[in-house]
Amino acid sequence: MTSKAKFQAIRGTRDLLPPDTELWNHVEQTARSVFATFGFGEIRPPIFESTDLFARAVGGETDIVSKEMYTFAESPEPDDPKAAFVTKALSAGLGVELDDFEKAFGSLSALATRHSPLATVSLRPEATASVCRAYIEHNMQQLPQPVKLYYIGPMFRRERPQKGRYRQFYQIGAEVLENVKPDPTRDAAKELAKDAITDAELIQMLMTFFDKLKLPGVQLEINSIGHAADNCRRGYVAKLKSELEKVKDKLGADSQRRIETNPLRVLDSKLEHEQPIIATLPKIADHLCDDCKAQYAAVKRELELRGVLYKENWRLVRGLDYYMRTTFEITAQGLGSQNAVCGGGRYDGLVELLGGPPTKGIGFAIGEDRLILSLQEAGVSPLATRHSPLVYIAWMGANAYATAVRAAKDLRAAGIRIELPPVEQKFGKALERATKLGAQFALILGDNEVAEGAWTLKTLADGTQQKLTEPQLLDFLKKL
RNA sequence: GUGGGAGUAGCUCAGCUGGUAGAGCGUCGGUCUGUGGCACCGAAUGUCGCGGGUUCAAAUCCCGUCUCCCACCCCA
Repeated sequence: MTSKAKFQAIRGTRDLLPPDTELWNHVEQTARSVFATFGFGEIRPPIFESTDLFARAVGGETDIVSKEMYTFAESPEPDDPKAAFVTKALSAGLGVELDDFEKAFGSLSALATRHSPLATVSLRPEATASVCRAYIEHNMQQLPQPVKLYYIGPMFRRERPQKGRYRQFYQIGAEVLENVKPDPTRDAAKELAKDAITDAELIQMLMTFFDKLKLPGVQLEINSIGHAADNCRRGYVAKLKSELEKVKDKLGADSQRRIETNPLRVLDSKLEHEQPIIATLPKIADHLCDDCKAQYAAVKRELELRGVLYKENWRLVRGLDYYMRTTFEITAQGLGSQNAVCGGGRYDGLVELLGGPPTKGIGFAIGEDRLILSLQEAGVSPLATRHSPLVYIAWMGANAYATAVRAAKDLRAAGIRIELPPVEQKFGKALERATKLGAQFALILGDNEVAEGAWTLKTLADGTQQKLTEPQLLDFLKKL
């Protein structure tokens, strides 16, 4: 199969083919309909954005930004006279004199500040940053708050592929963004309660979605990671770090490194021998500030009210910088070591960080590839035949052919899936092909049928046949 | 970036200790020119991932390289 110069999909990318694409569409349609029942509208942001947007939103120190993004410089606009000038001069074998250039287009330093030639763009590694950018750009704080948006589409990260991990992968995500109006009479306790309801609703929506898909072995884990303040997460991280220093020599190399780079992630370690050590570490729940504590308690209460089953996991931390307070993760079966199908959390302040108004936010991202994988492992592969024809037209003879063409046109106009073979086939051959293609019926059109004005419809499953006029046939098929 | 496994027909794979390739499934054709699913018969497709080495002789042994898979890191 492998001759040398064949093109192949580049590492970490793949073709999604029928019948799998039927399942993909089913998943996406289910998401759309469930999300709509919760009042979410679809947003389709661009697939690439300014590199700086992701650096600021996701965090410049995260792996995603520091080493996994596909980043490239924008080449000059095709009709850019400056680029044309330089290209023409170079191809004529001339050097470009700075004086000539500046005489034509103005000083280089002025051009540089105007066009920022160093700006680069990146393929999106996630979509929350884009949604926040769009919220700001389109002044969505003017809309009735909160603004509820979902997206479906490909993301790009340059990682080593493995089971459930690809360089181009698909996410289904949703965000709830709410402008915070300055209001001196604001009741802080009420605000926290409201946020908790927003969180619980979002999670409920997720669980409804997974439920509809009949995804087996779904488990929701939640946690609160507080907010960035000395009396909250910052204080906890400092304490955690000092505790970790004490047991440093018992930890593996990765965990030792993380003590410096991201102490919270040590809690996430999968190493067997580190588990008893981790169990003795201080828990963040004991170090949350009063507000964060109250909010976390309220989220749990609201989930219970909605009948959403959850498991608390004090070791659940999120990798992206912008998360705070409520965080959650959903795992499923059959995924190998990448068993998280969904991750999310609250990110108040992110919109402001990107230059927008004070805004609260919470969202999630579902790994669609993993979701599909889990469904397939569980044997859930419905509607694998949606693209196969309902009726295969077996025709023989020139007169029958003309009739077949007309029948195909009329039946398709009624939305019926028709396969019209381009060559004349013996009826035996035609029925064989019809069966192979997964058709349910064969419409037999030969000289007899044309002469009688009544067509033969054969049910392939049981071999029965009936004679029908064209209107009768249309009527019969539409009623299926 | 690090570690492990694997690359032979469209797919799944066999090919032992070296003698220039096979099976099943699938595809196509025929038995079967007005009736398929079954059965039987037949056909096509491989520079055995690529490059080099050892040898009279390499899919097989050695070296290199590429790709895929799994795991670590990280994340969906």
